Amino acid sequence: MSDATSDMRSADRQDAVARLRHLRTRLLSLAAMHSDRLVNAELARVDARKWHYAVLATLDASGPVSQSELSSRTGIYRSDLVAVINELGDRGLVKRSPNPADQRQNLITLTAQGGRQLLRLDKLLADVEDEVLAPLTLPQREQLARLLTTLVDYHGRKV
Amino acid sequence: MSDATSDMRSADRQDAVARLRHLRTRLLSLAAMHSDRLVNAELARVDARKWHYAVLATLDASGPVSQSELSSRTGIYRSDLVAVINELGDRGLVKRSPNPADQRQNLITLTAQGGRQLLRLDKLLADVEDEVLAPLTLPQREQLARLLTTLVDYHGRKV
DNA sequence: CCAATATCAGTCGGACTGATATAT
DNA sequence: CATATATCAGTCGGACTGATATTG
Repeated sequence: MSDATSDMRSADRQDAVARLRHLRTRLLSLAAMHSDRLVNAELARVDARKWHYAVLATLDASGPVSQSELSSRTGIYRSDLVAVINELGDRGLVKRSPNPADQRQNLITLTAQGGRQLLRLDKLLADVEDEVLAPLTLPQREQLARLLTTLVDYHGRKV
Repeated sequence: MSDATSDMRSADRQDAVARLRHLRTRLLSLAAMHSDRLVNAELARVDARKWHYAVLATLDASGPVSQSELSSRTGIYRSDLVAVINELGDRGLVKRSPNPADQRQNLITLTAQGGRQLLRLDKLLADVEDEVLAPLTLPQREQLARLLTTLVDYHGRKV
């Protein structure tokens, strides 16, 4: 990469280019930004957002849970979850009801309509994922998923 | 993937768990979120932010450039770049001066102090990167970088 | 009294849009 | 005239903090 005959100053410049372009935390941010752009654009077309899917999928998988449980499973802050549940409730996709066993908690339940919306979002997100990962081969996509899962698990457990 | 002996309902539930956890666009978002958290926290300790580094590194690599050039090289929106340059200017890290050759443009120049700050940020970001990628081996880190670069190049060129 | 839950109010960095003034 | 550049004003989803009322 560096020119053997050049002085240190111009060699440093080359390193500077490389370091911005190869900075891994930046690559991660940029890739996620491109991905999120496409995801958000598609979700907006069906009046949904990223977190909606996380909540619906979690409820479908776990059955009715409290908001604090939902928060830890989806990664949404407890305080922000209130608004997300409200939005989903307004659309008739989930139901919020007090937990008889513990009056401090609300139980969030997936409605039939919410289940149908989940299936719709499944299809939509699969298509977006395909668009995001377009330049990668199938084995590369799986490799990427493995590496990212390792990262997410590692940093997620620290919480 | 699906269980041949189970009924459709319970098979769907398992798929639901898997699909949230394995959704690649989500993995990308979450990994970037964890990474950005650490990056931002460390940068805040030296009164800097993500985009500061991108601008300083670009200027160091390319010499004085216009704001629109900076925008396309760093990925910062032209409109947001104004504030970033102001912040860096306030800190004495860059200088904004009119381009004699084209009066529409400003030329942004790295100051000596900006160069020193860049070196400081280099060290800091290398440490953060190491923390972010902690659970990965060296070959895995390089593999990840290759895959992310492919994604970023692909989606970046579309713009 | 202490801990957990849900809710509210508000801050902040940052992505994104549209309009405007100026210079080419 | 049209185009490009820089700036300004403002919206929006979302990460994050701190306080509060209620319940266990």
